[in-house]
Amino acid sequence: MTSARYHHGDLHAALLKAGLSAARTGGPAALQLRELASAVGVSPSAVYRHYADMAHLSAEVSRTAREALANRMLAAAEAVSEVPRDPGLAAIRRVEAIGRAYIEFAVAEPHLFDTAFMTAATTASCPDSPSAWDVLNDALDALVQAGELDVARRETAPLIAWSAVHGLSGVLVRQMLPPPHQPDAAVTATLAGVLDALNVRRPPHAR
Amino acid sequence: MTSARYHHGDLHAALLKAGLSAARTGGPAALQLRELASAVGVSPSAVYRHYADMAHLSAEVSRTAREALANRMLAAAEAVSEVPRDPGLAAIRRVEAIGRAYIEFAVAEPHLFDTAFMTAATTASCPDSPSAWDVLNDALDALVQAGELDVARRETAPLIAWSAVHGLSGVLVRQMLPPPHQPDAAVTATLAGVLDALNVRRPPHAR
DNA sequence: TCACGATGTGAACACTGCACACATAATTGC
DNA sequence: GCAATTATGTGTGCAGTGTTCACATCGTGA
Repeated sequence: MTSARYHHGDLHAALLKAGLSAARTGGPAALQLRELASAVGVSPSAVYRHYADMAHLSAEVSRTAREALANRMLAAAEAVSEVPRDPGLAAIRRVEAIGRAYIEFAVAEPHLFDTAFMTAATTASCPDSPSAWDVLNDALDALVQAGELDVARRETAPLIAWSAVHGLSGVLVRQMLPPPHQPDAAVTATLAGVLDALNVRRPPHAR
Repeated sequence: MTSARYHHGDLHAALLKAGLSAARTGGPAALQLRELASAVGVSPSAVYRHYADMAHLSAEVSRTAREALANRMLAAAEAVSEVPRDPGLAAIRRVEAIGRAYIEFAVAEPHLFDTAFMTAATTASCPDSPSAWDVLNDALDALVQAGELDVARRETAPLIAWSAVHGLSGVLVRQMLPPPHQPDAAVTATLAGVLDALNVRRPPHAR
């Protein structure tokens, strides 16, 4: 790998990486063509050889951020171990772990979280490889299969869970809460509220 | 009021109004200094006599949008009539009406809703005159006073309600839902979920 | 009446994304 | 192995943005 050469190795990936890095610290507003180009050590117009538009680059950064979120959720779900005599308990804990992972990602990486959901309905054009929505629904399916979630509630369940968890994430990220600000308590309370709304038994020590 | 004079009557208010109009159709991205200035029929630099910054103008537009939302919620709550032998029922219906008004505002004016919550923590600098948060909490206080909400849940109640309702609003506005898209059903399901989470009795015909 | 503060104008400046003509490298065909 | 072609990167320029500054104009109070 020679050091200074005319052709960059993989400018497409390099720009995406730089975009993620910029978005991580500065949010969607930090996704600027000239900034990313110079960060990679390339002229601004070179970007157009790999992305039709700045919007396309931003969209890809956003999509990658969503995938990172989905991966965190997946990892959190898989980290929950089976419970010997109570398979349903593990399923419940997985749903809770997914929700908690979602919120923790938002709080840990607020700018990236903002970037992930900055665009309106770009999902259709190019779906995320692991979709957060799918991860949630798989966990809910497991919940039904374990007999812990009423089938009648299955349809509206993801909406309720998603709304509450995504909503709380946004509230925490934007710091929309009045002074007595106890994020941890808010998270557990909201997750408990979701389980209540789903009419799922609340595990004693959820964590 | 002469028609074409050098000094504009109330440029501050005129710019705010133009900003709201622009945001209503184009969202936060439509809040552009030169655009608003020319809409009011004034040179770009005139704006700086009334706003320190474009950010200040945007912030005021955003704040006004939040106030409009709060007013809708308030109006919806006041539209719920008392129930002769059951004061608690009215209190419950008011909470539900508030949530429904919130979501309906978001769906009816998605761009304005986006504009309302585009900034991070501008609330502290200049609080909204009727705050949506306060409207919700007043309704919850009434719920406690009517003996319909357990005092132990009072603290976390607004968070759960706000997260779910705000979250669903964002989901609907951004159209983050997969194809089988039934907004109405989603709203009633989420509101019912909130009441479940608050352990409040569900009124038979809420509307 | 005159001076002064309040308000609006016009021309700059730095910045953005983007489009074009051109230069260079990598690759392909003979 | 050499030429032609494609892929990739550069430089310049354009329209647009928010912002600033010196200047012009209006309303008002001494």
